[in-house]
Amino acid sequence: MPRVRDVQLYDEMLEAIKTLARAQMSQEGTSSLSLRGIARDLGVTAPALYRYFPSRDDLITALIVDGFTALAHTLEAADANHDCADYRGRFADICRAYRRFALERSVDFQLIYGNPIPGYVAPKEVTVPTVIQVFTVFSIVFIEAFNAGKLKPLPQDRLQPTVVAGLEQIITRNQVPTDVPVMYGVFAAWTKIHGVVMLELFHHLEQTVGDTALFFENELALLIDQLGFL
Amino acid sequence: MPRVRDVQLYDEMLEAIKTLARAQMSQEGTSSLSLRGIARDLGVTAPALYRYFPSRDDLITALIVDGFTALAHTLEAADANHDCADYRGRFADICRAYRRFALERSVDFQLIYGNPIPGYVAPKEVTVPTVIQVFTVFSIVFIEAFNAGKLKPLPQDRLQPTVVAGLEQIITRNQVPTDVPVMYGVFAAWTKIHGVVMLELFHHLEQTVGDTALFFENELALLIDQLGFL
DNA sequence: AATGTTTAGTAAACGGTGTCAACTATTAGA
DNA sequence: TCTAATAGTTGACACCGTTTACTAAACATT
Repeated sequence: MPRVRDVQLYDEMLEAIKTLARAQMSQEGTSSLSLRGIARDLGVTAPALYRYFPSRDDLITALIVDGFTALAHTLEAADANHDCADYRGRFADICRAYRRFALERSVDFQLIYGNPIPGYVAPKEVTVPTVIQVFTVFSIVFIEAFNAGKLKPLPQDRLQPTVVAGLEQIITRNQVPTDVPVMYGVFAAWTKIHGVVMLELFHHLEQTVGDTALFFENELALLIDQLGFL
Repeated sequence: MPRVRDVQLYDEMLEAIKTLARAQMSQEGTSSLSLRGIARDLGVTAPALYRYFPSRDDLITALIVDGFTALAHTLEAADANHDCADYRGRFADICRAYRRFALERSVDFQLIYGNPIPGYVAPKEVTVPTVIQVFTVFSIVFIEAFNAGKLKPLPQDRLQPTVVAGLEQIITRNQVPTDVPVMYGVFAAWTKIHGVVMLELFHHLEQTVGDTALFFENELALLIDQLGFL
């Protein structure tokens, strides 16, 4: 964070670098990120970038944080443009948004949920809050549905005591106003959707299941029933 | 594939290179693979490796193929050391083996199911057969359970027609001796397990769910019921 | 035993990379 | 106008995958 003459210009440069970085990653993969290449596209030499990002890894961190918030916003938007009382519809659209984000902005998605980047460890104090943000969107629709009597979650006695304890910790730590069974539903849903999306994203499904989009819809419809959405 | 004086020595060198490559990947990530580094560890210069692998990508392909077969063997072993008629137990142990493989041999698992390596495209004619191999292990226990009347799969009318068509294609193409609903169960199971494992592997669960191992067991137990194993 | 051929490896080089230190314009303020 | 900070450059270092040309050792044949 060097002293800056014009904040706006500085921010524009910051964005320009990140945009070019994303473009480069989407062509060549998340871990082939060339500072010299970015600099070249910007008509500038490589060391100039060090004024904006102390190192290649700091640039990556910025991209990850951006990715998380973008995903959170996307999910929120999907949730918002729906009738509040239509919990099945809201949940379905959040899941669809999750999938679309993964496929359309696969660079961001891979940065968030894919292989860790070699030699790079995300600073937890930066990323954890954003993880929560994504997670929260999922939770809200579950909680609201339950409170409205539109969600019949799995009874708590079907959960392992340690898992119950873990879920209780989340609830108290993040002050989520709900019970363990509802919280569990969030994870059951997330893990399922994530599995389908991950396999589709890396093309492990298309050679087996035919139409992956319809397969997703199929899984989603069944999942909604299993989760106890009424 | 150059002419070789001593086949055994050649194969030993091949294995040594791959072993060092895996070691390097497990320390630095799957995409930071340095031929020069491997050569250094072997007390040899970098171009010498080109006698064994035409390029860096061919080395990666070899590692991926190894990973697939290792995973398949692991799952087969897990299936084998169990009573044949205990279908719930067999399926559970296969899933546990899948998870353990992901966690213990995470390099191989990431090579198979993780982000593609920048600039590298896996030759399909090499990898697809091995994909089938892994998939087959999952299928067998489903088919045998169904034939023994120990599996009540989802009725076919709950599946989208296009998904049914896709599953029928797999069945005929790979000559799997079973019906669509059974085949569907395999995918429902795989996607779920894969999601949980993927999230645990990259540490997205441990900060939320407490004990990830027990969470897995929990999900597994519920899944087995949902799939219709009797 | 001497010769020619194949094998296994080396040395040098090319163009690429992230990063650092030192230096130079340009700009802003006193 | 002079000073100080900013925004960049140049040049270097050590690394990378890969290619080309070359060498030393081992083998087979005469």
